[in-house]
Amino acid sequence: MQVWPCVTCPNRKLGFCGALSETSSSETKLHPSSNWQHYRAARAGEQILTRNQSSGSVFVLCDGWAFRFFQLSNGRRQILGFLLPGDLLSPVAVFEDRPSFSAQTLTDARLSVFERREVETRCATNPRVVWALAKSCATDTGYAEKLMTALGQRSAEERIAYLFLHLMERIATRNVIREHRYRLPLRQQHIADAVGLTPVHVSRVIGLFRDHGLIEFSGGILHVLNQPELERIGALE
Amino acid sequence: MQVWPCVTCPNRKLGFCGALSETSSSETKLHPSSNWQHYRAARAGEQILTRNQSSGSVFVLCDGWAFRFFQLSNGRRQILGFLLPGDLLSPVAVFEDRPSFSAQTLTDARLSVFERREVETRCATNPRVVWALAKSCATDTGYAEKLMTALGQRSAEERIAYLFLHLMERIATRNVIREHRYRLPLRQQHIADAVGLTPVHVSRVIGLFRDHGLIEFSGGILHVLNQPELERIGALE
DNA sequence: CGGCAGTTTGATGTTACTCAATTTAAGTGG
DNA sequence: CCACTTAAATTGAGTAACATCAAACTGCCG
Repeated sequence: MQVWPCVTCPNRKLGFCGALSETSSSETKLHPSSNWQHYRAARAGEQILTRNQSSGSVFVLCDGWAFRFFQLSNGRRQILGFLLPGDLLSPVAVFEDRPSFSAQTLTDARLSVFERREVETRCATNPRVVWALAKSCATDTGYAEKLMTALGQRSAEERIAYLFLHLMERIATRNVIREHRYRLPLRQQHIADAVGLTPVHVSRVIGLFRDHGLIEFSGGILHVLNQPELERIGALE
Repeated sequence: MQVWPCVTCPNRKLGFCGALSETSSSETKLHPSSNWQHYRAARAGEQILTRNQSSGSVFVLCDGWAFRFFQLSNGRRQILGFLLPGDLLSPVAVFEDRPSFSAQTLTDARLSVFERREVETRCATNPRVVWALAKSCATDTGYAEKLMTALGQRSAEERIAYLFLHLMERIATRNVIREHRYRLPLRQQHIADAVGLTPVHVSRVIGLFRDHGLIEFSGGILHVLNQPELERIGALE
């Protein structure tokens, strides 16, 4: 019997999702028909959250990739962060009725949807849940501030190298990496929107990296050929 | 008898500091000599926190201005955010033994210093404290993501206008504003480090704003002469 | 084979940086 | 009160990094 679908999430022990299921394990046995949590599937490229539109739900990405972004009226957008399986979409949204950002999938994806009201109640009763939430918030703040530093102080090459290293690190905590190949289902447009460059310039920089034997990046696969050099360029120190 | 110095903090009801004092009010009466919290004064320009140096303490800025920053090895630094009286310096630091950023005062300042161990205990026992902490975290993430958007997607003029508007808004929640004058104890260098520009270029842009009758900024006073136009330039929509 | 989205390449334009000199403002000691 | 000192702000000239525009190329899928 599958009363708690999130147990199928390979990363349920990570972060917020883990804390939530921990507290609910006993209750779900008592109330197997509780409907404060359910699933949702999404196609690649689907918008799963829109700024200022109250949803009453809290999402956790179970499977696939997504990203959060801030859409500007001039057509540009800033990608605020990428979401990997197990990530809460975003801790900040738990506190706000209307999210301050939008979100979209990069691949086909599966989401766990929680009633925000219920999450709040659980937060109030169990300090461990809020603690996990606060920690998740802190992690996000750290990511945001590092990316901010890259945007404000570093060159195009350094920013792109930084983004690759950041994603590589997060992927490596979840998957075994073979032959220095990482699956990054991004278009160059996404990289551009994340690091504040034009797709044209991103293409030039990646071409430069390729010519120097640093990386190859095509078909959604990042192949790292010279990691030390990539780190020399992109590490934030 | 002054057993709980933080009550003198004009903003103690705001955010994290308020939640902490709320929970401790009864206890401090029982243990007036408890020393898990004390004061610290700092001179203008003093470094109050250094990246990677574990302090075992959590700070709240009671009085004066400060800023958090990330120092790079090439001499540049990114200012991550400005701290106003009542602000927790930073929520993220509660979770980390070693902070990932440094912090410095802009003016003479007064800090409340809490033992981190004690804060953690209170967090574990009282969900309201963690909740306040998580909320403070969420606020910081929001600030960081907006500034990130400005850095990644907007021009020099827009970034500087945005920074002014952001600070004006935060100041206005704490002080009564008279004649559109705001006290911002910043050098152009600080503005430059916050929005990712050189001081020279910041000077040019501010000069342009002045020539167009938008603002005056000197001697640590920002005088806003045409707020609608400033918002038209700097607002993040 | 044609169509389409994404990437690459080239030529040119603009924004913001760098370097350097000058001006202003704010002390400080006589 | 006035020379002197020093930090900060301003201004100018030249340059580098990245944007913009447009065209050509690639891979994929019907």
